[in-house]
Parts: sequence; structure tokens; C-alpha cells
Amino acid sequence: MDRSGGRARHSGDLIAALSGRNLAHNLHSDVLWDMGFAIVSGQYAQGSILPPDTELLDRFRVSRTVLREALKTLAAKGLIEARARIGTRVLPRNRWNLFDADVLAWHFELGPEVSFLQSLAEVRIGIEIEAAALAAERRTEEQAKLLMAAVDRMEGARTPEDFARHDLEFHKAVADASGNPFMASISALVEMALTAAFTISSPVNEPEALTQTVAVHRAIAQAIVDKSSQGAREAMRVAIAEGFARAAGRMEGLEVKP
Amino acid sequence: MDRSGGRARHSGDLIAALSGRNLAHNLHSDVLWDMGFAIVSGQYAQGSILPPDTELLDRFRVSRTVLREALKTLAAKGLIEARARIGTRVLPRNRWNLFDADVLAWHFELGPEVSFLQSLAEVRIGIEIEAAALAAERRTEEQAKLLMAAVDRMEGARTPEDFARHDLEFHKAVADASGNPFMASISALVEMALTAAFTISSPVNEPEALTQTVAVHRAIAQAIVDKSSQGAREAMRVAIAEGFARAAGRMEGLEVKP
DNA sequence: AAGCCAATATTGTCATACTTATTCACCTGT
DNA sequence: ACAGGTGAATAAGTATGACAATATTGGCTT
Repeated sequence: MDRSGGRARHSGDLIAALSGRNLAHNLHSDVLWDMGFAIVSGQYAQGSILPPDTELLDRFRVSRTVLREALKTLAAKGLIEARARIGTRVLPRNRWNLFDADVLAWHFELGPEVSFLQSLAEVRIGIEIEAAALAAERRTEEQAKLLMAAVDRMEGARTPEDFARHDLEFHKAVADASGNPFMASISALVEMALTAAFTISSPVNEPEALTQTVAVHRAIAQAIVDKSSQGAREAMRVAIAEGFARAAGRMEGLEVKP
Repeated sequence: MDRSGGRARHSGDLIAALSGRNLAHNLHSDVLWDMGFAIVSGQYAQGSILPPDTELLDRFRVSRTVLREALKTLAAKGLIEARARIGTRVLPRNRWNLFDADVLAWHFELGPEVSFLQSLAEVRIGIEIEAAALAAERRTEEQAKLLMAAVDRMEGARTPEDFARHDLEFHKAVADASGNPFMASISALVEMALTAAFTISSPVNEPEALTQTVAVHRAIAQAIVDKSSQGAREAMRVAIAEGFARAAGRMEGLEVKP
């Protein structure tokens, strides 16, 4: 089983890159990604015991320092737990920190399944609807201007990447305006993941889809400007549902309820 | 500034205990909590550089291994980032993993401010409302029974700890029934919110508050049993808002909108 | 048979040395 | 005087080997 040098990374990298994370791959990050992916992909079952240090040392050909730091990182993300004389156990999935960028990336690396994307979208609906409602109550004048400007830039986008960037920017602005740090943190992550997964099916290529998407986003912005939290809620729900439906439909005729 | 031996932990322990987390405090977890709290509490400002390894080694009187593993853990949670020749920098708050149980605990340790509790409640509303709605659509018969049983246990609770445990259990059951793994993984957040609220005021001590809390939770369970997603949504919103309002009201006559 | 104890395996900690990356200042050539 | 390369200094990264702590296992004692 050859694991040495020159491993290529897949879609997980996209997320890492988008998140502005340092790709500088040290030795320990190699081990980290290898083990992290192995756990997330089920190669090491939940509740099972990882091979002891000595065996992993031999497999990766690194020093104990490096191996242990990688394992500590996994432990920090809730994937494993080490106990003397017992070994290092893979924790049950409900203890994993699924909102960690790396953990998310490892999930994406094994091919984004529709059910996984749908779960993410459901979370996004919950979070962003509230964020929009709160933004409507609390937005400052500057934030209102930023929102409107973001919509304009979406309208003007000519490439899928541009559109995705401004779309992201818009939703980030909403989260910021909500004044809730948790909203900002979680929505950034979730959106990034979904954007990475869905840039393929961008509305830019279909004129009427673009028009509609922009219109919905403008409705959100307008509701927030008008301080109508209920309006913001509803418009946001439509925006997300439509976006997801389009992307998912593109993948394999799956639909979601609004 | 003396930080040496015999440091005591505060309220964070209570949370850790409730969550069944291993309290076994290694050396490295001492350093971890000390540094983590120092960062979260702003002792080390965002964007600033931590003291170099050598100084921290001297301060904590531990080996380099221990210090580095603690720092790696902080890095894994998004609090810091190390760069050669520069030092270890505290990352801006929006890169922190706020949904991490430890990071939350550190926040809580510097005194649960109303604004913090409110942010938590807002996020919970977003997430748990959707969870309840999804649970109403997807719950199995077994899950329905579990929910009802949890409510009964809440009603029968005689100590604040018992009540808190069963309350948490109830919310976990809802998240499970939603079939969405992300919903379940924010239980750390819920735990924190509940623990915080109950350390301030437990409904157990006020008969009518207890009756009302139980009634609202029963309404959630009933809606899920009846597969009424809209009903579940509304009941859940009330439950969370009321819980927060009670705690906040106790702290300083502040009110929230539902 | 029950309970205690010691052997053992596995992670935790330590100390030290060496390697690599990155910045900053100096130095050189134009 | 300025542009650009060059190297020294600094801090993190890696390696290694030894020892400590801890919990399981199985044997020993009572």
C-alpha cells in the first residue's frame, strides 16, 4: 500500500483554497489529511481503534512528533480520542465537528453525495432565514448600501466564477448585518462548501435563470432595507430553495420543498 | 504574572461534565485551556503575535512537545496560525470555529453575557426550527416514542440537573429524528445554552414555569408525532425563545421578541 | 472463587539536536 | 541613489531515544 509522496487532492482542495487556508503542506498536514480522509471515508470505522503509534510511524515514515501532532489535530476536531493503554479510538460521527472546514473538505473528497448536499442546504435554510430576519431589524445604513451594491454586481457578472463570488459576498453581507457572530461563521462555511460544489450549474449561462436569481436577491435586500423581517425571511427561503433546486436538478432530478 | 501550578477551572467544567467529556486533565490540556481562554478573552488580541515558543515554555514549565501539541490543537480550532520566522498569530474571530465545544466553553467562562446568550438562542432558533420541521416529516415510530418519553422525564424531574439532562436529551432526540447529521452536531451549542440558562435559573424551582416549559416541549413532540412540520416549527420557536427570555429576564430585566 | 497485584502495552512527557522556511538587512553592481 | 540579489538571523518544523503514567490482562494469593 503505497502512500508516499505526490498525492493529488480533489474537490476538498477547492474548499481549502476558497477558505483562504494555507495549503503549505508540511509533513504533518500530509498525515493529517491522509488519516482524516481515511476516517471520514469509513476506512477506519467509528468506534474502532486505530493502529498503534508504532505501526502508523512505520507506515508514514515520519517522526513521532509529526504523527502525534497530526493525531492531536484530529482529536481537536472531535474525530478521535486517545487513551493510554487502550489506543486511539475513532469517535462516533455525532461527536465530529462537522462544521470544521477540514472535516467538510474530507467529506467532499469522497464525492459529494446528493443527500449530503441536501443536509447542508437544510442547515443553510435554517441559518440564513434567521440571519436575514435579524439583518432586517439591525442593519445599519452602510450595510444596506453594501447589500444593494452586491446585488448589482451579481447582475453584472459575466462568468460563473464572478457570479459565485458576488453571490457569496451578498450572503456574507447578510450574515454580517445580522450582528450575530455565529451566523457569520457558520454561513461562511456552509455557503463556501455549497458554492464549491455548485459552481458548475451557474445561472449565468441561462438568461432567464439569471434574471430570476437576481430578482430574488434584490427582494431580500429590499426587505432588509425596509426593515421587514418577515419579508426577508420569505425571500431568503425562496432564494435558497431555488438555487438548490436548480443545482440538484442539474445533478439528478431531485427536488426539495421550499 | 503568575500562571504556574494548581490552576482551577471554572464553569467550563460544568459544561464538560454535562457533555460526558473526559476531564482527565493532561498537561497539554492545561496549557490548551489556559491559552484558549486567554485568546478568547482578548488577552491576546486578534491579529497579534503570541510570545515565541521559548517564552511560553518558560511560563508553563512544560516540554516543547506539550506546548506544541496544545498550540496545534488551537490551530485546529482556527484560533491561531503559525508561520516560520513570523511567529504564531491569533486569527481574526471570524476564522474561529465557534461551534467547537471548547471554544464555546471558553466564551462562557468569561461570564455569560446576555448578548452571548442571545446570539446562541438566535442560532438555535434557526437550526432547531428546521430540525423540528424535518423531524415531523421523517420521524420513525421509535423516534416518536422516544420524544414523548423524554417529555415525561422532564415533567418528572426533581432536581435542576435532572431537568437539564432530560431537556438536552429531548433536543438531541429531535435532531436525531431530523435525519440530518449537521443538526445533531450542534448539540454542543445547545448544551452550552441550556447549561448557561439553567445555572442562572432552573424552571424546576418555579412550579408554573416548569408546567409551561413541559407543555411547550410536549407541543413540539405532539406536532412531530402528528407530522405537522409547521406546528413543530412554531412550538420549537416558542420553547427556545421562552427559555432564553427566562434566563435573560433573570439577569437584567431584558426582553426579546419571539 | 474472589480479590489483589504485577507484567505489559499503549499513549503521554521530556530533553536535545538538527532542518527548513522566511524575513530583514546588507551588500553589490548599475 | 537605486534595484536587485545574497546571506545571516530567527522562529517554527522534524527527528530521536528515553522515561513516565495509565489502564488492561492474566496470574497469583488468600
